[in-house]
Amino acid sequence: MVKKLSHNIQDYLKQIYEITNTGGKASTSQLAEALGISAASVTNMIQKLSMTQPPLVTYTKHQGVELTNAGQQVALKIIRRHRLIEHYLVKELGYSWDEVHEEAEILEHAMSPRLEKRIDAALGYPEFDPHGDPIPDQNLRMPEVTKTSLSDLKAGEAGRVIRVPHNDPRVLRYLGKSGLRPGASIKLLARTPYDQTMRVLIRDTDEEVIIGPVLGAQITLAVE
Amino acid sequence: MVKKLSHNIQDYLKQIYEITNTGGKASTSQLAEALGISAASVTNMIQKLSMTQPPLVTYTKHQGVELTNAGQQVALKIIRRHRLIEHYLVKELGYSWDEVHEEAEILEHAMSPRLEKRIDAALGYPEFDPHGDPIPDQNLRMPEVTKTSLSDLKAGEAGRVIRVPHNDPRVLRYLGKSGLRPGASIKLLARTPYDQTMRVLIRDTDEEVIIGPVLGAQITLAVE
DNA sequence: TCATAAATTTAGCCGCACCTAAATATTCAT
DNA sequence: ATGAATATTTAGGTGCGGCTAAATTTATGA
Ligand SMILES: [Mn+2]
Ligand SMILES: [Mn+2]
Ligand SMILES: [Mn+2]
Ligand SMILES: [Mn+2]
Repeated sequence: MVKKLSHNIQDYLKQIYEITNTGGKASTSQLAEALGISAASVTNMIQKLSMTQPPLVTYTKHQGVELTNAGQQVALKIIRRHRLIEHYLVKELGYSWDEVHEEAEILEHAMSPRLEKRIDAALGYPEFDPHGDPIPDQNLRMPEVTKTSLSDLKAGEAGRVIRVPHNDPRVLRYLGKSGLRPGASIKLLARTPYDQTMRVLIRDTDEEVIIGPVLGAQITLAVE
Repeated sequence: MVKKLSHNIQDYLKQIYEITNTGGKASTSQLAEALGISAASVTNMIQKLSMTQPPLVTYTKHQGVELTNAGQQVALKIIRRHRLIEHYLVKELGYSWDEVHEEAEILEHAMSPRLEKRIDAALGYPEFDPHGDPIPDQNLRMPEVTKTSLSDLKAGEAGRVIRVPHNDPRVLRYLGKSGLRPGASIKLLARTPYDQTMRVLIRDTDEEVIIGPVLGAQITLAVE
C-alpha cells in the first residue's frame, strides 16, 4: 500500500500523531519544536507528505496538518515498535525505565516485521509499555486508555497510576525513586493554593513526592 | 576520536575489512559488486574516506584501498555488533541461523554502546557467532581462527567444522538440513576427479552432503 | 480597525550518497 | 610492444532533508 518510508518521515508521522492525539491539528511550529528542526524544513516536508500517493497527511496552508488513514497506520506501526522495544529492554535486558526511550527512538526504525512478531510473542503480547502507554496490537488497534489525570484529583482523593510521561529521563528517575509508577496506589495529600503544586503519597512505599501542575497533567490514573 | 559516521560509511568500511582480510587491497569494482552500487559511486566515496581527519582508508588512484587503523577500529566495532546480534537472535529469540544475517545487517547500525554491552553480557561474552565467525572483544581484538578449509582436506581425512559462510540463506538451510554446522564432526568421503566436488559425511547425523569447491573453500575446520 | 507581532511559507542554498556517460589509465594478449 | 579490453576516474546530474533570509499571511491588542 505505502512504499518504504524514510526514517525521517516515520518520525514526522509519529510526531504528528502524538500532537494531534490531544487536540486538533499539528502546527508547523509545534512540529519544528518537537523534532528540533526549523519551521521552514517542516513546511517543506509536510508539503511533500501531503502529495504522496496516497497522501499521508492533509494540509491546508497556514492551518496545520492531520494524518490521513494511511499516515496514521504508519505512525501506529512505529509507535507499536517503539513501545514493544521499550518493554523488551526493561523485561529481558535489565534496562531501567528512564533509559529505554532514547534507545527505542533509534531501534524503532531498524525493526523488521519478523523481529516485531518475535518480540511481541516473547513478551506475551503486552498491552502497555513500561511507562503505561498503550501498545497497538498486530492490527494497530489501541487499547482503551483512561483520560483522568493527577491534576483532576481533589485533595484527599486516591487513585491507581496508569501512565507517566516518558520523554525525560530525569523525570522518570525522580518518579521511580519514590515508587510512582504504573500500578502504584497513590493519594493526593494536598495542593498548594496558588500554583497548584501537589503533594502525593505513594501507598506501597509510603513515600511522598511533589508534583507540579504540568507534570501532574501528564500522569494519568484510575480513580479509586 | 572519530565523529559519528553514516550507515553507508559503516558498510563501506566493513566491506573493505572483509575483502582485505583475505588478500591485499580492495578494488573499486570489488566494492561496487559487494555493495551493489556503481563503480563511480565507490570511487567518490573512497576519495572522501581517504580525506577525513583522521583518514579512514589509504588510497592511491587505480591501486585500490586499505583501512587505516582508525578505519579498522570502526569496521571491527560494526562487525562485533553484527555478530553479537546474530548470536542473540538465535539464542534468545528463536531465530534460525539463515534468518539472522539480513536482520543484523540493519540492526548493527542502530545499536548503542549500552545495548552492545547488555547483549554481550546476556550471552556470556561469546567468542563466535552462529556461523562460527569470531566476535571481536570489547577491545576489538579478534579471537584466533583456523585457516584450514574443507577444500584442503584429502579424501578420507576428518575434521571438526569451525565456520561456514553466512551470507546466503539458501546455503545455510542446505547445510543445516544435514547437520553441517560449527562443532560438527565430519569426514571427507570422496572428491570427484575433474571438478573437485566433495562428498562429506556428517558423523552426528550420519548424513551425507555434496559440497562444490567454491563453497568448500569457505568452510573452515580443525583437522582431527 | 489597523499597525505590529508572530507564524508560516517561499526562495535559494548546502552536503550526502547515489546515478549515467564520457574520459583516462591499466592490464592483457597477440 | 602495442592495440584492445577492462578497470577506474571524472563530469555532470538527481532526490533527500536539512539550513538561513526574505516575503507573506494570520493573529493580537491598542
Ligand atoms: Mn525515531
Ligand atoms: Mn514509553
Ligand atoms: Mn549494514
Ligand atoms: Mn555471521
